[in-house]
Amino acid sequence: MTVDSRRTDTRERALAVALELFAQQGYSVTSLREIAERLGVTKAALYFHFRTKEEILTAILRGYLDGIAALVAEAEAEPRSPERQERLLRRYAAHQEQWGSDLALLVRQNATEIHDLPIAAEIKEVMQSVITVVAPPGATAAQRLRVRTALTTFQVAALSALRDDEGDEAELREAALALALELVRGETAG
Amino acid sequence: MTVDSRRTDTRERALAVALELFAQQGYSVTSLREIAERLGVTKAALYFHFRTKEEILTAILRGYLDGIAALVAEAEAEPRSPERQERLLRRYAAHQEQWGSDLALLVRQNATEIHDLPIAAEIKEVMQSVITVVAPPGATAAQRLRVRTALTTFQVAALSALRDDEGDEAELREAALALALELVRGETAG
DNA sequence: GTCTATATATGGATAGAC
DNA sequence: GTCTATCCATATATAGAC
Repeated sequence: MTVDSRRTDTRERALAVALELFAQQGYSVTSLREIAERLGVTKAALYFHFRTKEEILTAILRGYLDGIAALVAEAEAEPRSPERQERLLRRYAAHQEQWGSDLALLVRQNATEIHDLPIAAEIKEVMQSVITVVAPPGATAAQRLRVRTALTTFQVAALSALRDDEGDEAELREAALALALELVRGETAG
Repeated sequence: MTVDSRRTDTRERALAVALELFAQQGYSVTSLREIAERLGVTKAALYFHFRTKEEILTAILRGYLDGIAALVAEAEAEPRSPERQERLLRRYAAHQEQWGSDLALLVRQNATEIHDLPIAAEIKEVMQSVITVVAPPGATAAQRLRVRTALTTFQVAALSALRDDEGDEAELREAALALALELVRGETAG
């Protein structure tokens, strides 16, 4: 075997474990000890891969954010039209699905902690650009509220899917997309 | 003066301070020391009024929850109709406004911590009954998603109001109510 | 890359005086 | 009702061996 017995993918595994724990328990409640235990290493080992606890959270957000930024860049290359609007929403929904409900939970439940990170400004900027692409130029506050609500629909669906009595995940995802489309299409009415 | 120089309203003031800090920083990040400092007392003084930190959080949620439960009870006393549905939503919006954006933030940002409290079951039950009153009996998952989204609209608006570039609070509140009504009215289409 | 051991800080909570 | 002082658990982070 060319692979050393010592693990060399600890960093990636740590990010996966941290994502799950940060999402389900919260960032500040989750200790490095807990993450290390799940990985089968010690706290000190984690400090070889990350300089601080915040760096772990930042690394998780990095990949997710880059994905959204790519969606926006694609959309901005196309001419403004209802079709472009719809395509972006579908890509956004697919992106959310790909990253799973854990990341939606992570962002929602650790908003304050994330707000203090250097990456926060970038997140705000990117989400702003998502809204700008979907909402018409010079949109009113009410119209922008429709777009914001449309984007949160996927989060609401992801959270509902965690309940036993709200239907299966696929069904909810489909419903969320339909609802989001309805919201942005009706935006001239806002 | 019949009022003793020693404060006798520390409990209420503590709840107000805790609400603000829990909402803006998060429950687990906020220490009792910090709450005590803002009140001008020591940690030990807080323990005269509350047995644990969790009891503070629970006490905050208590008043809010009782308010919603009262709304539901009122609605359940009326016969099912589109008017009843709309009345409940308007009362719900007014209740959210009365409690302010801090409580919306508190619930949203400390969902996991709240989930572990004894009062969590009660909260889930009450929110469930809100949905049951608004959604038609035997509603599909998609229809219930519309109702859930309608209720979160007020939160989205409250959060948007905290931004400088999203219009003033009153404007957003009005838009949120209109959007929520649109969502529940169109529910047979879901 | 990972370990043991430790420095250092802070948290929730309690005891007992006033 | 509030204080000082303290217990105890746990946290982040580092030092240095392997």
